[in-house]
Amino acid sequence: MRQRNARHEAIREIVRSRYIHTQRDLVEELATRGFVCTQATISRDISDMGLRKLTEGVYILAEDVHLQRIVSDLVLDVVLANNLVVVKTETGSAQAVAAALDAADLPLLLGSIAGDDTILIIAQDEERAKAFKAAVNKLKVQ
Amino acid sequence: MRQRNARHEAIREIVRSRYIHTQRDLVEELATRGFVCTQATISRDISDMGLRKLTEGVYILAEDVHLQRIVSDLVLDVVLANNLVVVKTETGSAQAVAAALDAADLPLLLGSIAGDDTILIIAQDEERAKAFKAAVNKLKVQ
DNA sequence: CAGTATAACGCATAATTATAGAAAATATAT
DNA sequence: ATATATTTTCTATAATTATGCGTTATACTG
Repeated sequence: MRQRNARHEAIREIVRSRYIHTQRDLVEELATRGFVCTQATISRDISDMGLRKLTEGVYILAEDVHLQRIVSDLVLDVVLANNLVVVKTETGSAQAVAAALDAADLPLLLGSIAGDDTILIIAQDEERAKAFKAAVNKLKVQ
Repeated sequence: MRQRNARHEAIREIVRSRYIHTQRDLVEELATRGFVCTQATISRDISDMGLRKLTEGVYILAEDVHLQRIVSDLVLDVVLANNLVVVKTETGSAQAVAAALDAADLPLLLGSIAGDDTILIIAQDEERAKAFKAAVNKLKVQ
């Protein structure tokens, strides 16, 4: 019964790393990590942790809802140029998106400059720029 | 069976005017308007019309999702001064919110000016300013 | 330590939503 | 009109999620 905290931690890690559509998915994923429990327990965990199921049918951490919505609603495209990432947004939205990205702990970026509909992000190297692009695209559910 | 189009129209009107949490709610609301059908039919209507159920548990028209999310995520407060409406937003988000409000057909505003975290909206008169404030607040689910 | 309170859990089942399949209504073709 | 095809609907049921209740584990008190 002292599983609970560790299980919650595992759930956080799971929903961030893959798309979980149903509570049964989560039961199975947890089982592979040694956390055996029923759907009823997961239902309560989800309630306790404040997990949300997006309109797109995927569970997400409460703290990620804001960033996910901003990105889904306002980001149009993400392109790379070596270690630079260029994010195109809806007109007038670049500042809002940049603020949300900065506030998130995507620990990959050195800094960013936001104009009207474009954000320029400087990453340490090309690899991290790619990782950042992938992270943003993962947020664009729908 | 020629009910379908009229029923869809009624559904649009209902979900815009009140908070519908379940399909059974909608069945009952439709019944009071003379549209008798089962939950199964509503499930298909919702699918056909592209209605979404927000993470907050309320159904919404597909075309309202964007505006609703923008307002829920970025608008902090709405205050009145006679026929003026001042909308406070997250830092850097005023342009994005103003664009979304302009694009929506809330036919109440004469014009708007957006700064960094503030939008000033000029309405024809105090009554319409109040109506506009109410409309924006209704979009702020939760 | 025993006794009691609280928290976590599973089982069974309720509540909500989706769908397969048949029937009825409507449209189209002959 | 009659026959055929398509659309809309309902019934029944599956799939998913939530919850009442009893049980067990853990914490707390004296």
